[in-house]
Amino acid sequence: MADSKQDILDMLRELAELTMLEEGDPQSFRVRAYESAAQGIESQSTDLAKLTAKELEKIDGIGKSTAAKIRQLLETGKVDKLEGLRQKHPPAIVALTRIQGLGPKAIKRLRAELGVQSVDDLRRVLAEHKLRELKGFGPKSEDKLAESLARLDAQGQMGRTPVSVALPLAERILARLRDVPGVTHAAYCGSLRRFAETIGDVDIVVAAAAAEPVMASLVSMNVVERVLVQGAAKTSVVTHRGTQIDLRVVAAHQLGAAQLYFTGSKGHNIKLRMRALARGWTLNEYALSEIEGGKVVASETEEAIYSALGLAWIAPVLREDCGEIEAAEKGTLPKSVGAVIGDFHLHTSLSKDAKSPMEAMVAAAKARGHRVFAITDHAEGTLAGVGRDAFLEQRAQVRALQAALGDSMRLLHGVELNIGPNGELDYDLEFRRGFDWCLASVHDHFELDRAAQTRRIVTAMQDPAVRMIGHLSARVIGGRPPIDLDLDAVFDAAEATGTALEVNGSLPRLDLSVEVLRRARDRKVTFVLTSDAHEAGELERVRFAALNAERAWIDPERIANAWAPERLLAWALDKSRGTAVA
DNA sequence: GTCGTGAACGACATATACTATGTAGTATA
Repeated sequence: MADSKQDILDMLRELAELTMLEEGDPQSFRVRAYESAAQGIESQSTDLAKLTAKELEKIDGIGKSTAAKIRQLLETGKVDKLEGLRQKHPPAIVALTRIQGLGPKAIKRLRAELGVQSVDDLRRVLAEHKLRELKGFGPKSEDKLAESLARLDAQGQMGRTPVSVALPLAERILARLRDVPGVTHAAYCGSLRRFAETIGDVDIVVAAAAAEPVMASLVSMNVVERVLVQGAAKTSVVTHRGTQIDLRVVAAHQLGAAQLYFTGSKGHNIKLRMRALARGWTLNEYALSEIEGGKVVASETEEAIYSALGLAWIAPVLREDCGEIEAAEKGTLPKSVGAVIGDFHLHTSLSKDAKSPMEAMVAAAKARGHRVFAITDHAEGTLAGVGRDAFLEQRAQVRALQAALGDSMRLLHGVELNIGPNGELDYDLEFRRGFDWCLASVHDHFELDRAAQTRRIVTAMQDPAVRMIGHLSARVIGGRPPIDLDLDAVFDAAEATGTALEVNGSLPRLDLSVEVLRRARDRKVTFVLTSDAHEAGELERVRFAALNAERAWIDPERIANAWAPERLLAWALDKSRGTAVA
């Protein structure tokens, strides 16, 4: 049972890419049509394989022609149009598009005038200095392309940067730039501010009296491997790891417009600019201003610009051009998660892979304003776990700490159980029920097939002691792929048993993913945001879990630790589900 | 390629920076 949605998206994106080569124009209407068709498909959550051509045509951006292609793909696995384009533009040609500085127009000319059919051909042409003989190209073009090729070889198939790498990198650069004299503001924007799970490049906006010292400061940093472009308004560099950093410097009064532009997404920006045009204004990265005369309408803050355009301020995580502008206009934007007042997955130094003692974790939780705090060290099913005696000893410590804390914060003595390949859990039911709070997670056997993975999760959910499933997919962004699951069956079981699903805020995990959260959005499933902290400083990661939930448009009403303290505590301590199901 | 208007056809997401070459391609959100 293949994932037909992904197959269709792959087809449409390949059609767009090959059509761009075919027409030598990235802005061709046909290319845009395939892209908008892909966007239409992306927002679908029904089983597309069941739809007829007529039903497919009801989807935005899908017309007669694309509907027929989708049906052909689903029925035969092949699409004539795509096969034809593949013949004309084989993979060796498509590989040329990955080279920075080489666009569809240049590729077309290289093929026609120099017979370049592959990256190796390009290498040869560069070595023989034949490119400079073409009109519009020169020695510098040869150098640039040679450098791009070398960089492509060096970084291989690295691709996008995981947010867990990009965020610390951005923070480090910001700290440096804030020290430059004349800098009044420095912040990251782009997909990082929108909290995408992988980042194409790190975008930084700085407000400063003068741009030059800021550019110079970035270029001189140790992490920088080479400078791509350096101008008066923007500079781009590449780090040794291969992550591109784009820096934009503006005057303080232009900051809002610059942040808006640099945060994107591209589709969001285009919609805003069209909205500006409809009002006789134009929006760029410096200001929202009148077309006639150029009088500035708003520029200093994002709020002022949205407001002038008749919109409430839109949180960066929502700016993906998937209905947020329409919602802002109608006043139906999703609510922000607000204060998170509890954590239900974290480890103390009792777990062999964690660092901070319980006292430090509890003190940090109190400082954060948590009202409910579940200590959940690893059970013996994982290498980092411990046995019964250690847990009983810890329980006594938890009770003693609670007595000292009073009413300010409620401590729960919990455990993170390991889910075995057949859904088996640590210890016995009676011992598990001795805990105040049990979550259960997958830590191994990642290679089982979909049926087996689904069965083990559902089995764990049916255990009377288990209240929540931790990091459901067990993925590591940029590392381990998610385990194969029948999500609908998992959501069914979560609804039936009342088992909560964790939104894990650890940056390498972010699990549930936004994609899965969106699919779970309309189910009666309760979510819990957690830090999965392994040291006290990591408790702040619940805020990443909150960002992920907001990005998926999850209603805070569905998030247990966004509720009022009394309601949350009553829910957390309610073990009746166990007796009812057992 | 799709879509809306009127039944075949035109319209179809914005605005800017940098670079190398000498006007336009490529890149960015």
